[in-house]
Amino acid sequence: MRVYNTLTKKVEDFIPFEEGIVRMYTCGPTVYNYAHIGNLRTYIFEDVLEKSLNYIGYKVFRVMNITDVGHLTSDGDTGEDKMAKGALREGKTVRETAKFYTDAFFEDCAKLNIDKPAVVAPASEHIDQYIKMIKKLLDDGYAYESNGNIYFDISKAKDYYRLSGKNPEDLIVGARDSVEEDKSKRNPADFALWFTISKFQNQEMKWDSPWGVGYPGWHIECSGISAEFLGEHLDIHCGGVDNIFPHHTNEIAQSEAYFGHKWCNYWMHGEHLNDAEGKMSKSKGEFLTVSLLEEKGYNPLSYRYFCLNSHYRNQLVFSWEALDGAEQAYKKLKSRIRQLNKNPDLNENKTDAYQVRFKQAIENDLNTSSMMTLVYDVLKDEELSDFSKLFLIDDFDKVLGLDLIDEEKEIDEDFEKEILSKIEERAEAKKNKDFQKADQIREELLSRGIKLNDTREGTTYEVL
RNA sequence: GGGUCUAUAGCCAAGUGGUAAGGCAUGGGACUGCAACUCCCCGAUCGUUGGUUCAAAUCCGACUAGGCCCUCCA
Repeated sequence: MRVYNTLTKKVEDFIPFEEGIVRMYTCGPTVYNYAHIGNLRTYIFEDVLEKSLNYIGYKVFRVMNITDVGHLTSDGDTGEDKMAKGALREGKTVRETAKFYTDAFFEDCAKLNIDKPAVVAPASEHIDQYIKMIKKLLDDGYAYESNGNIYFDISKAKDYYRLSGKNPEDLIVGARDSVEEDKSKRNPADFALWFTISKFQNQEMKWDSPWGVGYPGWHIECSGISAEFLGEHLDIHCGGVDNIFPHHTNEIAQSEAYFGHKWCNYWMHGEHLNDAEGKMSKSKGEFLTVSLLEEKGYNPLSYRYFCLNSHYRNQLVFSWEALDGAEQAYKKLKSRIRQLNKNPDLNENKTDAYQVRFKQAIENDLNTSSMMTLVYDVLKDEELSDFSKLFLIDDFDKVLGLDLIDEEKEIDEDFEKEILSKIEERAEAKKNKDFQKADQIREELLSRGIKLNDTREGTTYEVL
């Protein structure tokens, strides 16, 4: 397996810390609003990655956090708490808000065939772990207390800007105007590990700590949860590219300071979904959610298909035209597969060769586009029996997650008889040039989920 | 301003030095009462420009355009 590693900026061989096992951490959502389809693109990527690793024989332990506390709109003194803001907007408590949007997130994931990771950890349920880590960081001189808050001293971190590839001097020169500096920090870039209530008197989620009642900073959540469930060596850490700096940069600083050695070897980042104006965000343009796609009549899996046709490291531009194309292509693909004959007749030599090619696509930095091409190649291959095709497509779909093969639709015998007699009735009508009646029968069956196909060999039907 | 990535047919997009995958759409054709389905056929020399090489979409440089990051963000 070869993957692009943000840490080295190169595609390199993937070698997990422990043979055959992958410890994988994926940053989860901040549950203050619905996820938009751009957010979900990253989760689709991570899902395909996990399924791919399973496919090529790894045992994957995957953990995802749910950020329900501590994520501010800015690290400066003017930063607001996203969760508190969301709760206020909805007239709910923070906990209710978190619960609501966590559920909504996983409902969206389910519609997109994104599996739930083995461990899903709400940030607010692991406070003891953060406190334990912060204590050690203070003892070891990596952190300090100032103005009631605990900060991480980035000057103590080894090669702090390694992941982001940034140059410290450049950062100061060009720093965005809107950034508010907290005067109590030693370095402007120091980040908070623990806030006391000095920051938000009304903070709803707060806990007792050695430094006063308060709540954890955003970055320590991921370091803490990862350490708790995956130990001191992490193989793959994923997230969206926007998290490279500062979030992942800070995670590395904290975790490596805490463990005293290198922590995670591979960092994989999903690129953004853009629209014609650029990056998709919750604050501008259309707020595209899975529910919205459904309301407009799209199958959410068409969006997954759309994502799979591009590479996770390329920005993908969303347009309704592009989604229409994906929806159309996805429907046609399913229809072709539906018409394959299920009689057992497996050509093992041929199928092995295709499986090898599929693995190669995975091992080439997760080339999902090539995987999709293989599906079409299989369908076109005249030397493969229909059964072999179904076998392969079913196999590939373990990674693709597109529900390419429908469950065998159960229709009872009476209905089947009725369909057949209707088809006959229609054939008779057609013979008598009573096309109105023929069309009426076609319409009626369609409305009951039966689609008629007139072929050279006669009329067949599909159960939709 | 600094950093970084990208630029392939109408649209999405693969391609990691040997002479352009795949899909959608469009057009033509077969089939059809019509439609759908299915099948067949048709399209690009790879942003511009230099260079390296026997050979470049693929490597290097310049230019142009655009995205993203620079402490909210998947």
